Amino acid sequence: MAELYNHKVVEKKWQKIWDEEQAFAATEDYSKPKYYALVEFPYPSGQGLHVGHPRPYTAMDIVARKRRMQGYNVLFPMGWDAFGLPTENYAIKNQIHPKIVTKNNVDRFKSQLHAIGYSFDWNREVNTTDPEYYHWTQWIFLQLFKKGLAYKTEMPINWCTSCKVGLANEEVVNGVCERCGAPVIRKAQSQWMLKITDYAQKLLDGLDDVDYIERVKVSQKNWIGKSMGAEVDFSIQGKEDKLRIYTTRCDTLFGATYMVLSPEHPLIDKYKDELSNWDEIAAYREAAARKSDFERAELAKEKTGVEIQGLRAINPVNGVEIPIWISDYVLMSYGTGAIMAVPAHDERDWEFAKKFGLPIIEVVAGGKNVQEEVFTDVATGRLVNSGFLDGLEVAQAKEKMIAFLEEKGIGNAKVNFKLRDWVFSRQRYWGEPIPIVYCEKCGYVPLDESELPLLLPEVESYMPTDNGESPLAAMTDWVNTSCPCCKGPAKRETDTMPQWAGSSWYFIRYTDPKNEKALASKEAMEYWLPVDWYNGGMEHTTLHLLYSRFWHRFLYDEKVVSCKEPYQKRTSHGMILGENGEKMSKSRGNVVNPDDIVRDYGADTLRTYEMFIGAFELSACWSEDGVKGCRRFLERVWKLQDIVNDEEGFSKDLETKLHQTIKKVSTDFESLKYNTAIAAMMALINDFYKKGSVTKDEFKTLLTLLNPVAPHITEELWEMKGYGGKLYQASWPEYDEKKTEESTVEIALQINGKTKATLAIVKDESKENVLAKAREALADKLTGTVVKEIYVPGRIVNIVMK
RNA sequence: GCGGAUAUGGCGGAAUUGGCAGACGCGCCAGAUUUAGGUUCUGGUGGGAGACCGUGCAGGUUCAAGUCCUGUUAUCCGCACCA
Repeated sequence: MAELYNHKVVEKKWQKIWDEEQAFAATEDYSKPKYYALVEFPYPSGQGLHVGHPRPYTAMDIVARKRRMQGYNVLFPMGWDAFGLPTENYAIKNQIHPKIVTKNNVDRFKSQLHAIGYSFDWNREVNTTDPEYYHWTQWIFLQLFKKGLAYKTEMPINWCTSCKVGLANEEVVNGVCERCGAPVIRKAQSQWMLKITDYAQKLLDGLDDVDYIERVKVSQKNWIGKSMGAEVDFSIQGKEDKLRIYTTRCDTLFGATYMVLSPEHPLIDKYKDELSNWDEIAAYREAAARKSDFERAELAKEKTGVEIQGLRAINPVNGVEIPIWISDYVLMSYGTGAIMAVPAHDERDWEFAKKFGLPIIEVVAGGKNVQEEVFTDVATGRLVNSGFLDGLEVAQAKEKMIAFLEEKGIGNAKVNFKLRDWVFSRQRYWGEPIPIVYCEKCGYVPLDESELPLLLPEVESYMPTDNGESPLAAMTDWVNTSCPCCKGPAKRETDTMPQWAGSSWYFIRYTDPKNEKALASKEAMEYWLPVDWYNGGMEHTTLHLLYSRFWHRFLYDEKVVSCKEPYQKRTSHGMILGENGEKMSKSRGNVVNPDDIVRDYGADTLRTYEMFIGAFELSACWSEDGVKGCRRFLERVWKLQDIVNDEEGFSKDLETKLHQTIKKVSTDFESLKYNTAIAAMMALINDFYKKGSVTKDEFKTLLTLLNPVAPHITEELWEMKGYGGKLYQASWPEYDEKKTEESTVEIALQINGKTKATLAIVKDESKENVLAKAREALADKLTGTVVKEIYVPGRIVNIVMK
């Protein structure tokens, strides 16, 4: 009889052996076929690892281990995305240097990950807060700056009126500061921006060349938000100024009955003195300033707005004078910050017009009465009340209108993107210093590359200063420097970079993590990039994923990297929820610590359960009973050693099942169906037990298939059964397609689509034979006239009867 | 509001993409082993006495619908300074 399965002994033993043997180190042998599997590196938070982390890590560990068995040189790295707000806030609260907090958290994370037995190549560990690392983050920023893709501009930030600090959106709860409860306003602040909008089209086009799951592509496309429309200039009655608007429906220009400006629109300030209701406008503006863009759009259910009294616009196509309003549903950050309103054919405009009693003129016929219902269907409508456009379909009308606008010089076709430039400054301490100095004479001057890394200096306090500047601003010794250009007095930039910076290129650094001369060597990048498979959370689809594609594409244009896209394949996992179906959080008290599971059930059980819990792409609830079921499965695998006989090869009655299982597991591991792969292995061992005895090769096949999921127990059994060498170095099993097919199949016999009986047939039995047998089997039930007989080979017979 | 997703037994979830709904696991029930509990093993387990009925809801297409079409409801995630 076998000894009891002691996961503690087994797991410790193999983790030590793998470490000693450097079992999973990627080699520099660039002649071998490579495979680069990547998971999102974690933010090492103070809470330690959470059971959500192992889900994607185990999935990609399975892929990495399988690839090694298939003969690839595999790069499967891990690192730390360690700059960021929570560490800084913790440091402020507890007066501990964020560097120390980070180190402690990283140590904890690392030992936790180690205990789960991941095959990461720890030789290539990176940490974004390491000066050797952020040297190159700063270097990339300088390249962006030199190409004009980094610029400074005034942008609104969330400003706590009491703490006098800038707040992240997350720190603003219902319009008040999360810490002190004081109201938060939007305050303009000079910010570094990255011109990701210059790359909008390239980022869109690049999606055609990569293998991302569809919803990731769709999300990115919608986020970039390309629209084809037109810009049109409206003149203002009695003024030289024109009011430029952006519209996707220039065909409806004749139906524009008023205009709406964003409350921040600069024109309002310019004519401030001529507006008879300035007080009302100013009050509305102030109210709008308290809302985020998100709230403004959300509250758009009930439209608000104020008419600008004193300014009137002229519709350029028909010369009609129309009023100008301001409303917060028009955002300064999209388009031109001004719209023409066509209430008959735009939902928001229609609601607005109804509320404020503005005229609604139908210009596209085909709907019901536009006074009662908005009509937005562009496919069926035809233009009316629109002069030279009358009778045209919407698409034709758009073309004709654009030609007209361009000819008259009052407008032009214009592609617009929803994507906005990336706010790159943080008035914070715990981030990469921005390597720029400001000189009165020379303006913003980049540091020389030889000055990098620009180290983050030690400060006394991590609190932002009273005027909202970064804590670095208080360090006058550091701030005051000389201009690299004219050598005159100059000041260093005191803002730091956002956490996104370090995570935008970390996958490049893994290819050559210790390089001191470049972000990575040409050879290493050429060989390893692009990442073959990158799995990460859906929540990173529009920000991290897009930002890193942007940086990579920029580096490609700079000829630093040789592939356009950084990630060949992108998949996404679902969240792990608490036992009660809610998101795990400290406050809900439903957090499960993976350490406890590893201790009580073992890493292999944790890994198996994380993969078995449900469809990989969907969220799933944690269940300790489910964990026990997986432990039971591994115990049953362990005890199989007692029924392994001395025979070789596959026995006759298990051969088909084994080939089917090899096929199922092999393909399921490639298509995120880890749960059904494990189910297939469970079913296989059920058959093993039913038979009561298995051959050496049958057991060996099971161990190999299961190894990527449960590497410790399988490695131990491999050694105990004396298969020779180490399992992690074994070859992935192959299957024979012909041997996966059953010789006889059971088909369903239906009458009018309802199953009445089943019939066992030989696989290639002729249709005539099958139908004859079916009629015989159903003879007593075939009481009416047979109208039709359908036979789907190997599946079903359906007899349609009247 | 905008964008993305999801809905199948008591529970987590399967279903070769239009072909026997409920694989596999949990839970539960019964039995065996055990001094007992636990473990382990064996069998059963969608509902209904039944013809039959069953994949959020209402229609439709089809010989055949969880799967396709139209409409609808509920829930979850993201929304640019958390990452």
